[in-house]
Amino acid sequence: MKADERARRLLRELEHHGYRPTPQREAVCWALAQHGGHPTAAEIFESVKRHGIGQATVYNTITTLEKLGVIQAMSLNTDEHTRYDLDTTPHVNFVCSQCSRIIDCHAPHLDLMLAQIATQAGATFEAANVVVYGRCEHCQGSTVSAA
Amino acid sequence: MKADERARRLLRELEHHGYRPTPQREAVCWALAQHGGHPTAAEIFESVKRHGIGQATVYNTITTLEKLGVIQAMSLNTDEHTRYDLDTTPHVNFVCSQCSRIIDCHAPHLDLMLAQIATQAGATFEAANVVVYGRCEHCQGSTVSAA
DNA sequence: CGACTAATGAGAATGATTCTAAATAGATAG
DNA sequence: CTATCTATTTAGAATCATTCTCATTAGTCG
Repeated sequence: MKADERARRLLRELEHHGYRPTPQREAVCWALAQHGGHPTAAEIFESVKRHGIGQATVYNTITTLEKLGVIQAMSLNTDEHTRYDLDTTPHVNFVCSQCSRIIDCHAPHLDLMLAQIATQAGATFEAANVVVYGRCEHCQGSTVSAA
Repeated sequence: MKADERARRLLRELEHHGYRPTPQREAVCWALAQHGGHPTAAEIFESVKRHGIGQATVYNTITTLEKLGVIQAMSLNTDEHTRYDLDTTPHVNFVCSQCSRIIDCHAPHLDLMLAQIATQAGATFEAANVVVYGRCEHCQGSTVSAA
């Protein structure tokens, strides 16, 4: 999916829930979609503040999107920022313990398995956040590595 | 496994890595093991400060244990504290989106599946942190609920 | 147009965690 | 046993992401 498509989807979701599509929100959605990876609020603010958008607005918009379930918060052990994932379908976020690269891995039956585990505990399944730590392809064998 | 057994295991791991088994560290390990659930650093500090143990020591000890891989950090979307899990084997931490109860769910082939996904991405598997959000048994149907 | 509500943003406040620096305890060499 | 050296502890300050306040602005609807 292309960035502008993703941005439109975020904005559409906001409108659909009664939030006005202000220029600021557009910019935040656009920045989220552009980022490609797993942005932090600070990164979004950085890429958007040159348009005179305040940090409160960035945090508000992101929080709203999260509450609507269109983006998902995740915090990694490798840094102290909350990161956001535009992909809310159950998947594995692989994090390299050496270079901190994050790789999204979709696996066939992961969602089923997780839903089943919830069901067996008598619970319902709403969302999942799976993080796997290890050495990525590029950091095998090396002790220190590039980002 | 009983609490004192768990506490001894933590302490043993520290000693094994050259850390002195000081009374403060003993107390922290003991408090971690006693807690039973998924303690925060603040909770441990709370239950240990009456012995005159400083908060820096609590944070230091917990961070050390985490680095040794005997406990695992996890942050949930339901509060802003880092929680610690004494169970470092791959399992699902089910979190009720209503009452925030945390339930550990062990599933037969979860570890294999996660390791496989890492392998398929050309990566090694070191640790996993799986969080599933949903409504727990007690919160089905209700909108507001007890803790 | 005029009033009411949603949205924004500068800056202050919060609060978990980390850092600093000075004191203490334990171990080891002589 | 004492001197020395290092590990450990800790009170309090500092950090820094995030949240809050509240005055201002923009949109909407009668």
